[in-house]
This record gives sequence, structure tokens and C-alpha cells, in this order.
Amino acid sequence: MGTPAEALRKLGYPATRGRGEILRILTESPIPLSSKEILDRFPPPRPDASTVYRNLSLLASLGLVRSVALHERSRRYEVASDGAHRHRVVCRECGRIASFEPRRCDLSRFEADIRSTLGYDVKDHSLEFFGACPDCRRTENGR
Amino acid sequence: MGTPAEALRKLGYPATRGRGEILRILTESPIPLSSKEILDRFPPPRPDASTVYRNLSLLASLGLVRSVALHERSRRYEVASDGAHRHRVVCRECGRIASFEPRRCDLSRFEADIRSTLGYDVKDHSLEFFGACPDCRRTENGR
DNA sequence: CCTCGTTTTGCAAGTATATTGCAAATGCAA
DNA sequence: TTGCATTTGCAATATACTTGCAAAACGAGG
Ligand SMILES: [Mn+2]
Ligand SMILES: [Mn+2]
Ligand SMILES: [Zn+2]
Ligand SMILES: [Zn+2]
Repeated sequence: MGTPAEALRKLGYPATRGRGEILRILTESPIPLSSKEILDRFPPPRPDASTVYRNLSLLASLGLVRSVALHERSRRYEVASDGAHRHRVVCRECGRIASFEPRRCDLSRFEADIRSTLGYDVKDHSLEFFGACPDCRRTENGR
Repeated sequence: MGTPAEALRKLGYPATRGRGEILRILTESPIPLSSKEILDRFPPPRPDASTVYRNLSLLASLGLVRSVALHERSRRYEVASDGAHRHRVVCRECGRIASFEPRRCDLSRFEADIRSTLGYDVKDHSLEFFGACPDCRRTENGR
């Protein structure tokens, strides 16, 4: 749907270098990244951390990126490619994260129930799985 | 399964007042609470915040409470009643949280796929819905 | 390509949440 | 009740994020 720069300008915001890089970095990552990880991947000159935070907030409010809540101290972010969404799998031992796009994700039963019993209009969801990654599984079994 | 105090002692940990209160407070709350909210509900004398953090970590490591990741600055906690688990619904406008116990939660299809394509052994999951609560919906429509 | 008003950025300071060392207080088994 | 292991309060520290402000970058218009 056009370059990131176009998307931004269409929404009325200058397409600065920092914003372009954040979108590129997130697009290239198979898993959601923290603001620190994003900063670490910036080609020099690196922006200030506050700039990254400000831009992540802006991009999230515009719907171009999405924040992901794993059970960590810091927030993570991923690109919000139109329509598509992802689920994550986190290893409880080593923290390794995997991310996948569900073939089909039918939670409409849940959403209907929520609508009728709680009155919320559900627009979105977030589904994470926790367990043991291949490496940690091997270690656990072998003991 | 006995009182919280018994559960703790059975696991080899002293059942201090703070631990009992945390479990009681979380049991009485319909939604997961942050450490600050827990502290605010403590009958005097209130423990130090660090004590609450330490106890939440302990209780979580023992499987008596579970941490919940909504997209917030702070972690939330709920009691981990054996087997049962809960899902949450969060209002994107006002932050209001609802929590419910799913009638049946069959994500085994997902878990099988994850097993075969990513190699993770899934033990647990966390499912959150985001949208508009009844109050905020009314406001939005009326504009 | 230059000019100028607007928006963003870097920097420093501030806030909120969570973690840790240590000595005093508490829990609990004997 | 005593004694010892564990927990607690307190103060210091760490980390993630936020904010005010002046300088720099952006980009619409000329
Ligand atoms: Mn889904
Ligand atoms: Mn479930
Ligand atoms: Zn692992
Ligand atoms: Zn609301």
C-alpha cells in the first residue's frame, strides 16, 4: 500500500528519517522489538531514545505499528500490516519469542459472548502462547 | 485444597500476614490488580511496596498467582485457581477492564500447529480482547 | 533553490515501576 | 519459650518511559 513515507504524509505527518527507519526495522524483524532493540539497530547517527519513544507512540496512534504485551518489563512493537495480525509464542525458560500469522483466527464466538454478557464492542485481540522452546525442551528432558 | 496459609506452608514457605492478604485481595477482585492497587487495599499496617513485589514474585513462582500483561506500564496479578484461567476485555478509550472465565477454550488447533511448525511445547496461553466498553460506546455513537 | 512557519529532535530533568542490600522484626519448629 | 531461618522495612539503585525547551530539520509556497 505504498511506502511508509507516503503513508505518513498522507496522514499529514512529516516522514522523517527516524520514522522511516523504525518502520523498516520493524518490517525486517520476525519478532516484535522493544524500543531499546529498535535503537540498537539504527544505522548511525542514532536518534535519542526519547525520539524513538515519541515516534513509536505516533506510529501506534496512526495504526502503522502495534504494541505487543508479553510478560516483560518493556513494551514491544510490530508493524501493523493492514488486516493481518499475529500471535506469539514465548519460551518460559529462556524468553525466546516466535511469532506467526494465524491461518484463520475465529474468535467470533468469544466476541459474541463478550458483546452480550459484558457489553463491550470488541475490535481487536491479542493471543499469546507460553511454553518451552525446542532447545529448552531438549535440556529439560535430558536431565 | 485448603486455605492459602496451608498451601504456602505445604510448599515450605511461612504464611506471613502480607502473603495472606495479597491472596485474599486478589481473590476478592473481579479483575487483575497492579501492585499499587493491591497495596492500596491493604488494611493497616501497610507493608512496604518492596515486600508486596517480593511476595508477588514468590506467589507467582509457586503458581498461586499469575501475572497478566495488558498494554500498560505496570504488571497486573490475579489468583491462579487450579486449572481455571481467565480472559480479559480492555476498553481502548477509558482503560476499563473486564475479566471472564471462558466456557470452553479450545485452542488445541493452534497448539498443534505451533508444535509442528515452531517446535514449542505450549503449556499456557493468554488471550485479551480490546474494544469499547458500554459507556464509551454510548459516547462515541452520540457524537 | 531559497524563505519561513511548523514540526520534530536532542538533551537534560523528571516520573513511575520494580529490584536489591542490609539490619531489625517475625514466623515457626522444637 | 527459645533459637534460627526467613521475611520485612527502609534506603538506595535500576530501568522504562515522559516532558519542557531551544536548536535543527521539514516541506509548502514563492
Ligand atoms: Mn488472532
Ligand atoms: Mn483461554
Ligand atoms: Zn527456550
Ligand atoms: Zn471505556
